[in-house]
Amino acid sequence: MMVESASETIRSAPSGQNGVGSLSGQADGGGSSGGGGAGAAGTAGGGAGRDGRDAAASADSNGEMSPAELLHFQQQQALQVARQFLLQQASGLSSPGNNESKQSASAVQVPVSVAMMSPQMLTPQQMQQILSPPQLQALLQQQQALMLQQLQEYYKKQQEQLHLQLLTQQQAGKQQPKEALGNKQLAFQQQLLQMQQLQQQHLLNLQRQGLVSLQPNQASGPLQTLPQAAVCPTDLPQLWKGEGAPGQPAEDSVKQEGLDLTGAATTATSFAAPPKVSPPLSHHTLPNGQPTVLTPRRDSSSHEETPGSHPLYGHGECKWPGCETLCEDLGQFIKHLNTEHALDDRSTAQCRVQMQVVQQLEIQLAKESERLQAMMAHLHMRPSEPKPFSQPLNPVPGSSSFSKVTVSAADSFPDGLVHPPTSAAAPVTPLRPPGLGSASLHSGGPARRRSSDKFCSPISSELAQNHEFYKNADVRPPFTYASLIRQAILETPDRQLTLNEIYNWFTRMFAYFRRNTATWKNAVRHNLSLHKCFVRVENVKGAVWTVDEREYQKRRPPKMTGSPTLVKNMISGLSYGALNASYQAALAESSFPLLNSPGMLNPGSTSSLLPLSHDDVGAPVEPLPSNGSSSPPRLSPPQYSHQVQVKEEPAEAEEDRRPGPLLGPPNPSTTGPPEDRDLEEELPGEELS
DNA sequence: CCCCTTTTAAACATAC
DNA sequence: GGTATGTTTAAAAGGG
Repeated sequence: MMVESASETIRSAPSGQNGVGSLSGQADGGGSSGGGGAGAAGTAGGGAGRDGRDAAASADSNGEMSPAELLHFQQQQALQVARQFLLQQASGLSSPGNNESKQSASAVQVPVSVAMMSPQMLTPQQMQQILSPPQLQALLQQQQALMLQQLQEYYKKQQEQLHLQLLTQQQAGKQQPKEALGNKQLAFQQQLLQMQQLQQQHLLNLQRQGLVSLQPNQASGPLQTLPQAAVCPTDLPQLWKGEGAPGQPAEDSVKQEGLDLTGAATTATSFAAPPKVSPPLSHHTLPNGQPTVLTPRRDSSSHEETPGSHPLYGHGECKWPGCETLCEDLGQFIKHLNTEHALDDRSTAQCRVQMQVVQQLEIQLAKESERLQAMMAHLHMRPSEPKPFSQPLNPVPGSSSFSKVTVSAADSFPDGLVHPPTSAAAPVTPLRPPGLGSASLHSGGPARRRSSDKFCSPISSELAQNHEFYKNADVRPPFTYASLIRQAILETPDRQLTLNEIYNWFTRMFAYFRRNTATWKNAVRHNLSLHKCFVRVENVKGAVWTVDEREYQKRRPPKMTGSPTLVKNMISGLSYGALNASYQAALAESSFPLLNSPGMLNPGSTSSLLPLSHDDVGAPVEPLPSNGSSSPPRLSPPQYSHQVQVKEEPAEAEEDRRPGPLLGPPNPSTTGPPEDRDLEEELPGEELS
């Protein structure tokens, strides 16, 4: 123990070792930290439940709520979010003033438009773990649509009010000079107009968020621009807070009739027509622009009790979109289902949304498949190759599949009926979009799943492929912190980042990391300190982190030689690995280096696309550090990762440099173009075929 | 069952 | 004193 810490301190020169003694002492006292005491202390303490433990805790609290309260709470959540949106929207259009004052640490300024993009916040964490990225995305879309609907309701009411006022004014105006009347009318109309604009804006935003666009990010997009796309992590958590905190809701909801869907729901029983989509409000088609005409009604079949399980019930909680209510057993769940997801406006709407989601997914799938096909064709890929991840569902892309999609969508609801749980659950299964390799998620556990690393599956590839997805979807990326950090660092020209910059990268690249900041930031720091592969370099103005590629590779597990599953992964991975190449190439253009596995495999290809300094490029490729020093190639080997150009790095660098033995593959990362790299990475698989 | 890796939480140190 | 940044421990969970 002592020894180890000693060796560790080598790296952390300045700070010196802290009170080891005190820590151990604390350990003694701690005993079972798990539940009680621990929670109180930390910075993270209060907020919404996230993982297992917290969830369990909240479960308790939930258990004490009456059904009515639960219902209320749930509604509250929706309202809160919707309200927040409106707020943001308003502030975005008028004055960037208000917002939360609680701006957290990282001072990231972000365009309002971007800041507004995260309705996904509602997405239940659980679902993330259960569903695959595409499915999750679908869900997210669903949430968005839901919110959209709520907003519509709200807007509608607002408009009605305005009209009302207008009327009153008109009547009152009879006694007033015409001019005045005219003015007022004008004002109202303007207000109205504004209202509509607001709404349209919002819709646009929603669409922009990915409901519609998932294009591969048109090549051009210099890194510099990326940061701008960053999403402000600051106000988002706020949303969550508001949502998660059952503290203040009650009174709010009372005021919120505007958004209160349940209010309308009471009358739902009688309505058989599709939920009026508030005609006055620019009739916007749903995200995908599909003119859906679906009649809700009679989805009472919603709960067909299955003996032991229910498609909407899992992991002890209700999986109804947007609802995470915990239910101890199926019985309770059924009850819950009946009370909270009964036939009403909201449920109906949600069902329709779900349908949209499915449709959208299918369309998306078709598109992606098509693209894949084209890409493969372009790359002259032999069809014989490990079949391009044959989709269980729609194997072939092309227009035909597209039409098929529509058909299938129609099929699902021939009569316009909605079969909520079942229909939703059934079709989902096999869906898996091209980009998402098997590496994605099939986990199940709370937060334990790290694929990429394991299978060598290039994080950059998957990241590249699902870049947009992760950026917008509140989904936990299937990569370890270490690999993510590394990726972040390698993506920069200098291959060095400050802690804060790493944070920013995380928030920029993953919607998921726009919340729970305390948690993951801690994890990031922890990882930086823990792994030898991350080297801290003291810079003139602070410190930056770099990657010691050799270390990183070193620590990679022996890997897959036997496991059939792994092999399988490889194969499937391979198929799109090549594709990734092109994809990455495209991304690379947008200064998206995505370096991954450094030269290890291919000392040959050296064509850095990075503006690396010569010393970097020049460095010989020495795959393995081996015992190091086989031949101190040249000066400047050490860091090949850091210091690569830790410009203006004071003498201190020497210290770091010390890893004398570490001289290795100089800048492996800079060698070959992404394409090569990827292919290489997938190499093993290729051999298989 | 043991070992290893990750993730999370938390305590503590330091610098600003 | 508060925050940001680093280091360490420790426990839990998943996988081999």
